[in-house]
Amino acid sequence: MKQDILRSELRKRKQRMTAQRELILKAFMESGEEHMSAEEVYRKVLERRLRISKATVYRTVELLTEVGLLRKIVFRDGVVRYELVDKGEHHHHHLVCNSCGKVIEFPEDLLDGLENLIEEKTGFKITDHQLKFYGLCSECQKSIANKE
Amino acid sequence: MKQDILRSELRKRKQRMTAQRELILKAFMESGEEHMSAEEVYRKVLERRLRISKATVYRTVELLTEVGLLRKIVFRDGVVRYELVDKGEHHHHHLVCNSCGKVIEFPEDLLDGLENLIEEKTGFKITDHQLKFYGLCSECQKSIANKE
DNA sequence: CTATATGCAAAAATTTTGCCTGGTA
DNA sequence: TACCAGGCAAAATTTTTGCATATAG
Repeated sequence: MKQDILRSELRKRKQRMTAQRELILKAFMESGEEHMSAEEVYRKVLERRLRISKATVYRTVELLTEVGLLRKIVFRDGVVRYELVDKGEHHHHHLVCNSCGKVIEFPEDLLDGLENLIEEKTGFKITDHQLKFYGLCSECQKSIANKE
Repeated sequence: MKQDILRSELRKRKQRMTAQRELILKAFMESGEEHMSAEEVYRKVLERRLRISKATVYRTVELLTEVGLLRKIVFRDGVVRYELVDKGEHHHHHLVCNSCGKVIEFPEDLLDGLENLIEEKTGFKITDHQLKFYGLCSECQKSIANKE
């Protein structure tokens, strides 16, 4: 249960569980969206007619990231977004459509061996990676084809 | 010559070659920095005591990206940066240090075959990819080791 | 000459911060 | 009840836009 993870992580840091923190965590768990910016989280919470301040959202997504429940991802629009980290789940990659901006997930981790190779060559200690593919989704390819 | 590429691309679009555009392109070619944000480009140009407005920098890096001379990259700090696209040059990947923020290049493209696989499975038409590794550079590993 | 680009400043958008009040442990 | 967190609003940043002027072609 993620709430419990949060609660115990907070205890370690002498921080407190609050309604807002739980709310924001739930927003990620229950959302259809895979990735949300602070602004999007804020709106999501408001939709449930719950009062919360934007500053709290900014502070909380950052906290959840430190604690390891969220992962920060940034696409080329420069907007900082967050996604749930599901521990044990297979790594996935993102396919981003340059035309409509849609992001889909591609579940396959092909980089496990590669990390070791890079560590040997560079002395870097790798803890994480992010792989994004940019191109045109099949719908946008079609609509472009139709125009011609 | 990149200036010539720019000039001819601009001609195609009925746009004009200007001192500012050439200046900004040169800033990338002559800079030691691999990646620069609009703000960094702006400062770079000022250092050469040349007057240019920030708005022009923002507009120009975007233009150079459309034209294919720059590529947009965004690390987890959310700052939009640009790097020169060297056509024909081998793709490289970024190793980002979580501690000092340093970015180093890792020249090796291991994803050529992978793109085809993904296109088949998803119907996406992939035009580009970005792979970033996050971790600790060797210097930061040492300084952490010394503290303990 | 004419249309495109620039500069400047204002506006907009995004994110951070300080400070007082409220609520958790 | 002590201290952490939240709300609110101001401030700081970052980016975009409108418009008058300059300039490339």
